[in-house]
Order: sequence, then structure tokens, then C-alpha cells
Amino acid sequence: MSKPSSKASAASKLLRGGLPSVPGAGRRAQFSAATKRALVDVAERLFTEDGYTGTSLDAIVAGAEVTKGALYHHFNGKRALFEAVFERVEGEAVRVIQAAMKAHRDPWDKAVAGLRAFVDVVQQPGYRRVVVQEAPAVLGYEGVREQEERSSLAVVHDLVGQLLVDRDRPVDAGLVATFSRILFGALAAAGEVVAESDEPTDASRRVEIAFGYLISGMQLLREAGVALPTADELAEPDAIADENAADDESDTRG
Amino acid sequence: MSKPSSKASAASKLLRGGLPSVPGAGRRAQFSAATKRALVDVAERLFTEDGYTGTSLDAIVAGAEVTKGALYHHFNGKRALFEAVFERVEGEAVRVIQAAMKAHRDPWDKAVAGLRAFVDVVQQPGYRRVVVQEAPAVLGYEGVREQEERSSLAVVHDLVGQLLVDRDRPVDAGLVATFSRILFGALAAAGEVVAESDEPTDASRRVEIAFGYLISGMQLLREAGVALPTADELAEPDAIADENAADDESDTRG
DNA sequence: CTGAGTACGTACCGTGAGTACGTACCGCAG
DNA sequence: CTGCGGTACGTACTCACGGTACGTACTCAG
Repeated sequence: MSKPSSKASAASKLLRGGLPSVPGAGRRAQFSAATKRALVDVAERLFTEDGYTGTSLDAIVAGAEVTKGALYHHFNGKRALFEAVFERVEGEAVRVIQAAMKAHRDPWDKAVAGLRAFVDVVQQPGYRRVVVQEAPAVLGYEGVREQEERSSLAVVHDLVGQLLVDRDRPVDAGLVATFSRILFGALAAAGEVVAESDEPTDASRRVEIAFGYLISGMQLLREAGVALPTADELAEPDAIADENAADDESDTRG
Repeated sequence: MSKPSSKASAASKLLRGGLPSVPGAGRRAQFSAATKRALVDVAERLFTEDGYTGTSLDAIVAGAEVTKGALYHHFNGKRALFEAVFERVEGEAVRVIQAAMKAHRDPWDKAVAGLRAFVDVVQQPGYRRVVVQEAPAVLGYEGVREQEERSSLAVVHDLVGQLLVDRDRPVDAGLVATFSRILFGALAAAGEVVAESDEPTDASRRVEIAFGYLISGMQLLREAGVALPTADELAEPDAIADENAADDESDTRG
């Protein structure tokens, strides 16, 4: 605790931080990072192929050509290794999606581009297996949410905020968050549909049409002057009755 | 295979089936069913509390006051036991939801009632943990889908079919299926939002408003004459361009 | 009453996650 | 260059847990 070891580690950090222009600085650290990367690489492959419980640490360390000693030196255990894989896969997915959205400036165009990119991403076996299928059971729903909240869900949240926000109408923030999560779930399901389909092209078109239908409806509502309630309106029950009026109209129709 | 044992089991089945008015018939079989139920009961509790890998078979058999011999007599293994728990939880959920929808006849009212019931169901820890969180990793995404396809997803599918179908307009069946899956994913996410929230009442209202917004948009589209493409229209690219026209309008707006 | 079959109980094995400890190597003070 | 502290591993072991093989008591038809 009170040992000067902390001083030494701080010195090494300063060294690496202070000499970024010398790539040869810290050969030791570079080798270390290489084995760590190798472990994550192999783990990502095996977790994707055989799932979490389906892959043994022995298989991972064998693939990375190291031993369990190395693994437990870099990670606290199997969960931690999986988490590292998860973060990598998730991060890469967000990068791809954001890149696809960057090409557009109109929020609705961004939405469509993001939708397509997301559907593509979910088709990748790594994302499907690690993030969608295994992560909830391994890291728990809470842990997955925390990660997604500052990555893929954040992207959706920003987008939904841009879509729903009205100039002089501060839509309830909680409602925007709820909408984002719902849309996120819808997106994940859409991706699953495409990923499972034996004809991804047709499936993608169906997905885009379905989302286009939903989005068109939202646009129509907006043009018709039907807006989501603000935080103030949410507090008073009148706002909800007002909102439900749209539903009740259909009763007279059928 | 060719042994007369099959004859005996058939006889016992005939016995139980032919004498339903005598509850004492087959005391042996009744005890057997009781222990099986006890195993599923305890397993459901422990799986819900500690997850799949978090609960050992020893804990389950201890809770049911039997031994592993009994467990492996009734189930092929841990997975099979989990599957039995899964089917029970899922079946119960469907029962509740269908009961809630039965009270209404208008499809839109049914939708709202089903939505509320589903949101309630997903709040239950058993459904959350077993069906939503653990099942994909344990049974695989395929297995879960097969189960849901003939239970909760089927309910949504029927409902969506009623909502989207036009009198003389046979909307593409694949599109209805896609829509159902997307909505199902949205519902699951909505349930999660409510389940995680520390103020479920407010969260439920937000969820209902969000879905109400989406549904209202769909109703408006329908009233405006915008319909989903039929199977024929889906085949020719013109139909898609026609459908996307609704999106492109917004480009001129912003 | 008796043999066959069921419904368990008991004892054991293999696998795999995690741990304790040894060690070789690097980088630095002297 | 030379000990020396610390890092980056390797090795050997433990223990929990899923699964299996086999023994046994009880039941029930004939």
C-alpha cells in the first residue's frame, strides 16, 4: 500500500505518455499489449462461434498461444475477457453506424441511413452472438444497458431527439428516452429478421418498408399538428386524454 | 424398441385417459408428476433469482428435496429443465395477455389492451430473467424464436394482421410477419423500460404515449390512403419507390 | 406372489474456471 | 556491469459442477 511501487508505475506512465514520438519506447509494454490483443482476438472469434459457455479458457489461451497465467494477468476472469470483446464489437458497430449517418444532414435521412447501417451490423455474426445473444446473460441486463447507453443507444437517442423535437416545444426528455429505447428494440428485432432470413435482400426491403411506414406516420402526425406532450403536460392528466383522442377516433370508424 | 414395454406404457396412458373421474388412479404416476412439478417449481425460482449458470443442479434438487437421479429421470439435463421452465413462464404470459385482449373486440382496443398486458408481464422477474435475459443464450436464438412463434409472437402477429389488413388489399404476408417481429421487439424494449424504471407508473404512461403516437401515425396513414404494398407490388420495384415517396417529401420541408 | 418396470438414490468421472506460486525477462539505480 | 524490483507471463493444483453408471425400493399387472 505505502510501498514506493505506486511511484514506479506512475513513472512508467509518464514515460509512455511523455515519449509518444518514439514507437520503440517500452518494448515490454508493446509485447504485453500484443498478447492482450491476441487474447481478445481469439476470444472474439471463439465466443462468436461457440458462445460464452461453449468456449473454454483453455481453447482461448491455446488459440492465442499463451497460457492461463497470461490471461489472468490481463483480465480478472472469463467475464472480464468477454466484456472486452463486447466493448470492441459494440464500439466497432457504433463507428460503422455513425460513419453511415455522417453522410447526411437531414434528420430523416440520417434516420434512414442509420437504420440501414444498423440492419447491416446486426447481420454480422459477431454482433449477433456476442452483443445480442450472449451479453444479456453474461453481463446482465444492467451491464449491457450501461454499455449501450453510451454507444449504440446514444446514437438512436440523439436521432430521436432531433426527430421529435419541435422548435418551441420542449418534448418531455423521459419520453424521448422511452421512444429511443422502444425504437432501439424495434431496430434490434428488425436486424434479427434480416439476419435470420435466407433472403436478406428481400428481408431488408421489408424492414425498410415497415420502418418507412412508421416514420411516415410520425411525419404525418407532425404535419397534422399532433405533437408529443411536454414535461409539463405529462404531469397533468389532461394531456394524456388529449393524446388518446387520436386512438378513440378509430372506434367510430370500425 | 420391439419390446412389449411400449405396450405397457400405452396401457397406462389408456388407463389414465380412460379413467379421468378417478383421481386415485395411478398413485405412482401422480407422485412422479408431483416431483417433476416440484423440480420445475424450484428451478423456476432459482433460475429467476440467480440465472442459468448461477444455479447448480445440486441446489435445485436440494430445493425439491430429491436427488440428481430424480432430475435426470425426468429431464435430459439442465437445458431440458430450463426449457420446461421457459415453456411454463412463456405459456403463462400468453394466457394473461390473451385474457386481457379478450375483453375487447375492436382491433385497436385489443392492441392497447395487449400492449398494457404485455408491459405488465415483462415486469415480472420470472419472465424478464428466464425468457428475455437467459433464454437466448441457453436455448439459442433459434430455439427461443420457435417457442415464441407459437405463443407470444403469434398473438402479436394475429393482432398486426388485423390492424394492417385492408378489406380488398392483401398486404404481403412477409411484410406482416416483419412488422410483427419489429413490434414485438419494440414491446420487449418497452417492457424493459418499465421494468427497470423506479417509477413504473410514469414509465408505463410514457410507454403508452409512445406507442399511441406510433399507432396514431399508422391510423392516419391508413385514413390518408397510404397502404402497405401487396405481395405483387413488393415484387416490382415501382411499389417501393411509391412507398418511399412519403419519406422523400420531408426532404423539401427541412 | 412374482417378475418386470418405474422412480428414484448413490457413487463416481471429466471438464473447466479460478488460484497459488514459481520464473524469466526488462528497465533502472548504483 | 550488476544486483534489484517489478512486470509478464508459465505451471501445477484445487474445487465446483454437469453428467453418467449403477444400485435399489416400490408398484402393479397377471
